Amino acid sequence: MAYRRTDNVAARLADNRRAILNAARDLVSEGGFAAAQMTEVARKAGVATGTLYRYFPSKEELCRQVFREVSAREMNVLASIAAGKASAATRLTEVLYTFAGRAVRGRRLAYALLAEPVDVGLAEERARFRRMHGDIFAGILADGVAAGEFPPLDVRIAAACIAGAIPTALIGPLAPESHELEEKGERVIEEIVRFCLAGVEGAGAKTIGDMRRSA
Amino acid sequence: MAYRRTDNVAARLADNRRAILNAARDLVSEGGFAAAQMTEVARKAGVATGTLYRYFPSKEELCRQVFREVSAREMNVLASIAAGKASAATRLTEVLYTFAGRAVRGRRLAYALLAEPVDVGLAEERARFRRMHGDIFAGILADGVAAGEFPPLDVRIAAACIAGAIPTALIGPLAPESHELEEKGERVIEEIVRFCLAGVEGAGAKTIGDMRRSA
DNA sequence: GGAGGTACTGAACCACGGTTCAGATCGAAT
DNA sequence: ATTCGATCTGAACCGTGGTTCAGTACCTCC
Repeated sequence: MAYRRTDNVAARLADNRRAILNAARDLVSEGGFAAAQMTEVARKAGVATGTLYRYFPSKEELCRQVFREVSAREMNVLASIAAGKASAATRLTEVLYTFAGRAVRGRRLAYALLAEPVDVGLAEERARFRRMHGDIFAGILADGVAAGEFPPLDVRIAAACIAGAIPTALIGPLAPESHELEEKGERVIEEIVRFCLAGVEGAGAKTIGDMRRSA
Repeated sequence: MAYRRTDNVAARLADNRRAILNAARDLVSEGGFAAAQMTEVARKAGVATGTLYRYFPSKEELCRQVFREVSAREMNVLASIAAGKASAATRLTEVLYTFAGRAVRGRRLAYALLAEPVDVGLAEERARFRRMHGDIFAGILADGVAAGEFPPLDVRIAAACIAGAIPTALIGPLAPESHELEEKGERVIEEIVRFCLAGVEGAGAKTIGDMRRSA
């Protein structure tokens, strides 16, 4: 009488779900989220349009899921560096190089995650992503301050500055068409990292506010 | 026989154009570009929907125009500081404080210009806006390097870092609902400026790339 | 004042792309 | 083999909001 969900079927369902997510992910990493239209995703996943809605309640939810999976991979890479036991300065340097380097090597995907115009739902997801970057940076900074490696500073704000500086400085070069980075990529990355490290380490002077107030 | 466009009429046309732009601008500074729907703009400007299309070929063009006008005002403020004859360090400090300060005081508008999710057309305009910021920062930095006030650095990249760090660090607080900044605004701004100045001034060490290569 | 052109109106139109759903298909249980 | 629910299909549907355009009012000039 009743109907039991066989392992076989369960597996096929899982496969479908994966196929859909993979199709969406592939489209995104080729043409950004703009290219992830439901019809296209379905075609590429080898299912009918309607089927998508048996696995995801809406396009927004599907895209969010893709965003989370892709960004989680990035975050894990950074998090494992951050969790290492090298000095804070070393870990920070490593994290910055890795962040920037991966963005450059995966231009298209990085553009989709960081800069492509997206609708509010994804913008929310992107904000979360940025916040996670901030958390990682802030963690390292806090270690460094505690260990006396860095001068005292507001780690949350400094972390946010870093999280903003890197993508923006890469964006021109990050744009989907630009091949600029293939040549001077390393050069650019080094300069960006340099700026961020200096921003952290040169926190000594309390003179700025004063300088200004007396201006 | 022929028809001549009287001064009277010309004035009325100009008035209409202004009324439309003003209506759009007001809507944007209240609810972001999302709130600038053609029907609303027309209503607020006191004209019919169709009339909008006698003055602007499309919504995109209208919005771009609004964006340009609003951002031009900001740019002028910064540009006039940058053109001053104080030391580069002073001018940079002034510009950063002004940029961040104005963003904080005009939260909603700043959000629309810098962070609100928008479609590709406006994103393009926003990129231009960022680039102009970069140009201003870069100009000051170049002066400073030439004068020996700052260590040698790639001014374009450093400028891009600054242009990215400020908005991102303000964004959480900049979000339309957040009132966080009303209290700690000054505090946050000082820390951001500090970070950027340090990033510029602490450019001495050529050690970073080396440190990494030997890691 | 009327001829000939310009400007304005706003309801109807339309494109786009996400979403639905009645019917076909498939798998499990008997 | 048959039943029955779960799953899949894809063409049709629909909401949104920008855009159009036939009709009207308005100017200018003679």
